Amino acid sequence: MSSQSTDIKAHLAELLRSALASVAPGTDADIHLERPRDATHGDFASNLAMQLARALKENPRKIAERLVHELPRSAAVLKAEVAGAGFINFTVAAGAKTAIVAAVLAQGDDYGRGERKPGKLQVEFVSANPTGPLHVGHGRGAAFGASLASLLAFAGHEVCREYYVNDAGRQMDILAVSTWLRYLDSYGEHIPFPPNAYQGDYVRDMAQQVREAHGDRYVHPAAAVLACAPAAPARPDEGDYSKEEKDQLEAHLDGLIAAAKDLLGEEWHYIHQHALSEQLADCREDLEEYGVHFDCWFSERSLYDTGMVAKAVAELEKRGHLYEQDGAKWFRSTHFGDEKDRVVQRENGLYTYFASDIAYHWNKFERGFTRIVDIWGADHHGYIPRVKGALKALDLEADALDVALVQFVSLFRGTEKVSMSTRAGSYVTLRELRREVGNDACRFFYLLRKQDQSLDFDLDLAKSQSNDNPVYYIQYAHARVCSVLAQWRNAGGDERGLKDADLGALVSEREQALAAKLAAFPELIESAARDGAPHALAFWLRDLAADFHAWYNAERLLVDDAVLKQARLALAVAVRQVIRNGLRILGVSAPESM
RNA sequence: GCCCUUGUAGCUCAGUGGAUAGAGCGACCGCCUCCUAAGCGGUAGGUCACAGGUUCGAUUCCUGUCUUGGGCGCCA
Repeated sequence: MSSQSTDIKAHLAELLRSALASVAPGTDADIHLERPRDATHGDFASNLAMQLARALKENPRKIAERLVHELPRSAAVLKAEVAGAGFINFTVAAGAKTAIVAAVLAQGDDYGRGERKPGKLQVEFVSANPTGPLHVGHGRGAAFGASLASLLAFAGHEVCREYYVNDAGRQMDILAVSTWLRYLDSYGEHIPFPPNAYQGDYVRDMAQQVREAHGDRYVHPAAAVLACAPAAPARPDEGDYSKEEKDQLEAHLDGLIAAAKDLLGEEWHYIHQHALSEQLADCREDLEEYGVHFDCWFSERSLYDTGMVAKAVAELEKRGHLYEQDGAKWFRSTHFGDEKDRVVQRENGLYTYFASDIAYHWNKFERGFTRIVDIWGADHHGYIPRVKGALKALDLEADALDVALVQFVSLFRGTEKVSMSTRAGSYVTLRELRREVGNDACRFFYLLRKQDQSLDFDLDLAKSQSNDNPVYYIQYAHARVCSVLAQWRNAGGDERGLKDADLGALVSEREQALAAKLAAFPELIESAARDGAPHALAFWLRDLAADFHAWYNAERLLVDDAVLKQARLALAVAVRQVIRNGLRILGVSAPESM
């Protein structure tokens, strides 16, 4: 295909550049061409004359007229006229517009794919603590992250999808001790279950598994366990605790963990590991079912095991960015724009989560990633300056790190807000949600809201209106094309012949508009990838489906006129292809029938 | 208090330094003897929170006020 016939936009820019050289030699300007919303403004519009008005000290309309006068002739341009305050509106020849259909058919699954871009990019997302089932908040991060990664890959980047497994911290200890307490309870060694331990039934399931596999091997008397831990507050289960009581609860839980480690010795690791691998496996299976795949599951613990955390702290110290106060080691992050300094090593000698995160990000650079996208919950936004600060302190390219914040999902059942607490186990899991509304509707629903805006997810609505979810509107367009093609094939039609269709037969306004829409797909991919905005693709696909449905209702595809039929089917197949390419990025299926 | 975020149609939300600001839902009126009506066409509905500023041009950028939500631990 000739680039002149399919890349109309670049062609027009060339024409304008040439005219500019005649009208104002030596003047430099960015040539912008946009697709006007209003069809009466032509197919493309340029504001070049307005941009030049200031430099040339002349009326924009006058400049526009001279530019139009100097435009080289082109078969692709039907009309170039001055409008409004000084726009130059181009109307493109029909043939130049519909040529895109052949290009779509030729490129198939690759239509819209961007040119290979240099560098290695990592997208890290979900990274939920493996302490229980994923919930609807994680579902949003997963839908956004997976779509963003696919979008970036389709736009031409080399992308690695990574899940950071927080297998080293206190939360994991709490999960392990929760499991152990349930296990002890099943042997009659009853210890009041702390309200700040993990409450979910899956903890009992794991306890049962341990029991089945190893019997009473890990049993210790309840009295011995409690003897090691500071007492819990007097009222174990009654609503709002005061600050002091909360502190008391945490101290009690830490005491139980210490007791477990002490009494179990090496066997503590078995409980810990069992809980970890169970939850991680569950999480992985959940995400795979959801269509969310990771290339790398990176262990936080490995950063400790390889000495990377100690090395990172030592390096910061060597560079003079640490100081000691109150027995702890502090990173002077205020030197790098943070609002206060941060502890990297506590008074008790343990590293903070921040310390391992510094090591983790250092490691990302060591692995050769030239751009790193972290997708975090919005509550971590205050965390960005300190991580970037640490990177700067280590002389790493802090600007190579982009953090995309995913805002909270508030769950509603009707007008009633569903309270969510991970530890209390009172939350709706991603699995339940997927089962209720389906994977496709679920993933698409999440993408209908920009990720940095909070989202109200009404379960009743999602369920009752699942058939009204816009995803079906798009899938329906796809299925409709498939259905027509099936009938045509039954009548002896052959899809392979469509690439030779005479596209000149596509003369109606709707057909021209559809072709123009298809031509804009690569630009949309490019801009959505640049902006990190998969939702833009979701909205665009809905628009494309709308254009298709309108056309489908206005014109019959399987007409008697063989030439026209071929051309229309070719256009329909091109639409189907673009819908397919778009939905694949969003992780949504493109069904042949509905 | 400081930092971030939000305000656009009755509701839920897109969008843009440019021309007459859009969609879905809801409301109302129409369209299947015809390729899938999970669809289409039409009507009604707006001071783009408010006030200044920058600009040829501001709903978009800047400042202030009001407003929505979040964050400010030797938690992770």
